[in-house]
Parts: sequence; C-alpha cells; structure tokens
Amino acid sequence: MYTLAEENYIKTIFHLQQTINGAVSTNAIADSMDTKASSATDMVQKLADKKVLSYVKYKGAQLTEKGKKIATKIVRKHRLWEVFLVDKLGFHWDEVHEIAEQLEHIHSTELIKRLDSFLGNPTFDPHGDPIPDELGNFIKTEKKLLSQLNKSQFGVCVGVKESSPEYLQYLDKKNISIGTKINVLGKEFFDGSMVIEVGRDQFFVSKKIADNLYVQTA
Amino acid sequence: MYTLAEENYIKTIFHLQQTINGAVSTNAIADSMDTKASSATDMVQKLADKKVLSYVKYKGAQLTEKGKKIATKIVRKHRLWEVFLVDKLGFHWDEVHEIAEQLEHIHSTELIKRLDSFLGNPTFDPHGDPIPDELGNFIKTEKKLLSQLNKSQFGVCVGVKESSPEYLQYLDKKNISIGTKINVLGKEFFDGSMVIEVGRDQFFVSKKIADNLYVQTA
DNA sequence: TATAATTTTTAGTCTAAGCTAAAAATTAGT
DNA sequence: ACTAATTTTTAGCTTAGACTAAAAATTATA
Ligand SMILES: [Mn+2]
Ligand SMILES: [Mn+2]
Ligand SMILES: [Mn+2]
Ligand SMILES: [Mn+2]
Repeated sequence: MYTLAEENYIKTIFHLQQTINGAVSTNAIADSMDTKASSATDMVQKLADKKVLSYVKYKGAQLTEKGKKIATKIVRKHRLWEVFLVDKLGFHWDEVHEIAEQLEHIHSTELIKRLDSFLGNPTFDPHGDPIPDELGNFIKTEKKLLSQLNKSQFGVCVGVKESSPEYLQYLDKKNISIGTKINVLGKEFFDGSMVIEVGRDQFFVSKKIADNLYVQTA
Repeated sequence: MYTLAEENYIKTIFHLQQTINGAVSTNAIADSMDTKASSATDMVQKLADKKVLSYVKYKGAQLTEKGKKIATKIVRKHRLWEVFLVDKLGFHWDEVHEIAEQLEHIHSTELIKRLDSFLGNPTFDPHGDPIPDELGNFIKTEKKLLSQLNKSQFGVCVGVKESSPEYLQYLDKKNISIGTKINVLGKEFFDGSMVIEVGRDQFFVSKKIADNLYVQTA
C-alpha cells in the first residue's frame, strides 16, 4: 500500500513520462506538483528503494513496470470517478478534477470493479481521456491538436490537453464539448491563431487555445 | 480544514459521547481507535487548542458546539456513502464500513449535496442508523434493544448497535435485516438468552446477540 | 488514611513529508 | 576548454502523528 504522497508522485511521474519521453527530472516533478526540487529528490529516492522507479542521480527517474501498474490504477480510478461525478451526479466537466484528485486515493478493488460496471464500463472520461481497463491497457486513438489543422480542414473534438476550469469554461462559453465539429476557416501563420466555425458561430482562437484541444479528422 | 487523523479522532469522540455521557477519557479514545493513550492525549491537546473540544487534564474531553458540527458532517458523509455503496453498487451491509471510513474524508460540500439528492435524501443508513441533515439534526426514534423485550413480546428490527462484519453476517445467516419482525418466544433470566421466531424459523440467541439489535415495538 | 493499583500525562524517539541554504554536478557561453 | 549559469542533490530543520518508558495524578483497598 502506498501513501497519499507516494501515489500523487507516482501519478505525476507517469503523466510526465508520456510527454517528455525518457527519464523525468526531479525539477519537472517538483514544478508539476507545486513543491520544491529537494522534496522531489527525497521522494524519488524513496520510490527507487521501493522499486517503483529507477533513478540515476542527476539523470532523473523512470517508472518500472511495477510503478506503471500502480500509476495506471490511480489514473483508472481518477477517470472512473470523474465519469461518476458528471454522469450520475450532474457535475460540469470543469468541476470534477479536484474531487477526483481525492477520490482516486480510495483503496478498494471491489469498489472500483462495481463502480466501473455501475457506470457501464466507460472507456473515456468527461475530458475525452481514455480509461485504462483492469489490466492497465489504454485505448490508443490517433488524435491531433486543433492547432495542427490547416485552413479548410475540419475535426471533431475528442478531448482536451489542458483541463483547468478556466480553459474548460472557455470551451463551454464557445459551445465546444466532446463531439463538437470544428471547421478551420482561416489560419494565421505568424502567430498560429485561427478563425474557426462551431455550429453557426465563427470566431477567432489563439494558438494557446488551439494547442490544447484534441480533434479527430477523417 | 482538518486532517485525516483529526477527523477520525473527532468522530470517535462524538460517538463515545453518545454512550458515556459527560467527558470522555483519553484511554477510552485510545481503545476505540486502536492507538496508545499517549497519542490520544497529544491529539486531544491539539484539538483543545483549536477549540474543537474542551479538555481538563485527567478529566477527559468534551466536544464543543464547533466540534459537534464537524463530527456530524463526517457522520453524515459516512452514512450517505454507505447508502450509495449498498443501494447503487450492490454491496452487502457488512462490506461497506471500511470503504465508508475512507470516503467520509472526501472534502466537498457540493459533492455531498449532490450525492444526497442522487440517493433520494435517505434518512437511514444500511445499518438503520439515522443520517443527520445538512444542519446536523438527527431523527430521534425510540427504539429498544432486543434484549429488553420479554417473552411474548415482538419487535421489528430497525438497526444494529454493533456493525462488525461478523455480527452482520450472523444476522444474514438468520435472515434478519432492517424490517424483519421478531417474536420473543422465551427468555432465560439467568443468562438473558432468548428463543426467538423469525419468519418460520425458531432459534436460540445469546444475550450478546440480543444486546446488539435494535427493535421498534408497538 | 496510608499505601497500592490504575489511569493519565510528559519526556524523549521515530518516520513521513515538507522546507531553506549550501554544495556538487551538469550544461551553456565565450 | 574554461568559466558561468543552471540544475540537482545533500545537510540540517520543522511539523504531524505515532510509540515507549517514566513520572504524576487519581482511585481503590486495607
Ligand atoms: Mn490525488
Ligand atoms: Mn479527466
Ligand atoms: Mn475514517
Ligand atoms: Mn453504518
């Protein structure tokens, strides 16, 4: 059994590994967790002792198979609870992260098994992120960032990269959610900004907006 | 905001206060929490500083209004989650305590508000214990222990005093659950044991069994 | 009521997890 | 290839919460 702090570190390292491929630095961990590098180093050393990750001084950490399995379970729990909060309790997609951050640490395999089937074995969470199965397998989908599309192309929103309340609320305001079709009417190559069409609305989006929305083409 | 440890102490003291009226001793707290008296003393001193309880050295602790309010919220959460686990996820009443023990510490008033209405604003948990409302008010019901009944009297099971898996599983085996009618066919005054009738079954129960079952008469 | 038994508190350690400041290693700039 | 800047680790403190052993207070007993 792992402590709350250990679980949060493991999950963070797992997520950092997806982006940055290879070993993840203690500084990256600390930044991502709003803590200090020295604290991250301490924890990484402890987790290395427990064989949850491999760690080479000054070179960073990498989860072992054991570590990945632990991380996957936490991610599964987090996303299942998010589905529960949205589908069953009627929360909005921008309100669930904080609560799921707590619920993901409840220890009970039976609970998760039952929750999963109560929810109808969902495969994606409310933000479009895949929910790993009991064995830890993620559904791999080929998706692009909206910012990768060019003029006259279109895509269907399948997820968000950033899921801060601020960003999600912006999307709500623009009526963009999972399943929304987006047409790229124009793209400015100087700053990467775009003019897009959503339903009957046409409006401008900055590169930062377009960089955080996943779409599926074809 | 209170820590996990603080919340567990507060809840325990609240429950001890119901039984033992007046101040509760640090030893009683320690016993009830499977910890040492010295640890209980430390925590009680800390909680006294925070005005959660009043404490007189060698005389014990008593929750303040503030403390009672905190305790009530935790009890409310615990019992609502138990209803969720049984009614929605299909857990058995002897399996939910451990999990609710964790879930009761999730911090989010909005979550509890929504959970409550999702469950249909239940007033009793799966063990027959009353669920306090948002203001902390408990429904007062006059109930007796089965052991208080005499020969030829009967009662309807409305709750359990003890809710260990062992006891609950015993009741299951005898087909006793909330709502079950129990007739007292005989009572031995030497040891308090009884012969009772449940449905078509007639069997012997010890005083210990009868001492932990709440019934409603009339 | 004096002594013995019991309960409760205090003093001193320990571990987990955080922090700051300083030291060491790595990377970058000239 | 050397400094200089940056990153990362170490050393040393802090707090929460637990424990053991000893001291102090309370309660029971003769
Ligand atoms: Mn978390
Ligand atoms: Mn999510
Ligand atoms: Mn608890
Ligand atoms: Mn209960």
